[in-house]
Amino acid sequence: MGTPEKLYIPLPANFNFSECSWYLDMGYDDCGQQVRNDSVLKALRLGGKELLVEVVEGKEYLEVTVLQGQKDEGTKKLLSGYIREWMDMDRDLDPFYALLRRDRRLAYMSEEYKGLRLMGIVDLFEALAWSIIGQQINLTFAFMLKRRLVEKYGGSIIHNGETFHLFPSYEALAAASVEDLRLMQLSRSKAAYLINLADVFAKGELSREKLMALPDRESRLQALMKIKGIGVWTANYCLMKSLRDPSGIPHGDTGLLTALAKHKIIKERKELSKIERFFSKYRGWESYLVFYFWRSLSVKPDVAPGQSLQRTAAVG
DNA sequence: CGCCAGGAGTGGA
DNA sequence: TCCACTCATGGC
Repeated sequence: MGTPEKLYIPLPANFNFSECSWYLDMGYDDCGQQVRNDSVLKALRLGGKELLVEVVEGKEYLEVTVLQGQKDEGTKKLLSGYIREWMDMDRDLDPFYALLRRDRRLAYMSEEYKGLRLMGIVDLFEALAWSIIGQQINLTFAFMLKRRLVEKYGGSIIHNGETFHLFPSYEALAAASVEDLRLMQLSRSKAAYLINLADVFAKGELSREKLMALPDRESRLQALMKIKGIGVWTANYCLMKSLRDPSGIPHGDTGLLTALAKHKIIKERKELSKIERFFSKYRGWESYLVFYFWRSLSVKPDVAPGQSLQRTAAVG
């Protein structure tokens, strides 16, 4: 009926919505959210209820509109928390930028990527499942696999004739068989990893709360790596993206290694001690630095008036 | 055709 | 502890 009520989240210093949107739409076919010119649409699950929200950048606030789903005060409060966590809005980036400026090779990042926040994956099961899907394959293929999985096992919300998907619940995936997932071109081992992971969640053996209750990062990593299919890379990736451990480094990440080489921090991809020494200068900001390194690998199309459009990959 | 992608498990030395 | 091998398939 009337105009939908909005939720207003104050913009912190060093928050750049279009930089953040870069990560949400890197040019791949990501069914996790829909990025438009000035807004991002996402279907999500909050306290067991499904919502479709639209996020727009205002002058002083991030404006969040519930397009579908409950709009009561309780939901809105949860939603505000969700958005702030998703976009990491409660962090002061000044100390990070001060560290970046100390290194001639990285100082440019504090200007060029100013306001870029570490876009997270709020749901731990989704973060783990997605990172298993993405192991050792190119992102185009990874997003395609995710879409197939989401379209078959995930929920969906239809709005104005468009379908918005939700990542499958662990209950739904726990009920799948390896053969089912093989049909989607997941490898046999990944299919088994995913189903087992879903089962572990369904049995209540693993949850965000249980992990956070552990005393430190090392014990959380060990708990994650006991699960088949979760190695050093995946465990740290999820610490970084879902648990928001500021020191999670997805060791072995091919993009990270490429970026380290490009910035002449390493010459070869296996100089582990050199990498360790380098990151030791960024205690407490390791995961942000990784994220900014990933950012450095893609050249965002420059839409400034009068300038030609540049894309990351050559076309044709 | 060969090599690399946001790796991880397994088995042998 | 440290390789070499295997898995899946798209992109280049």
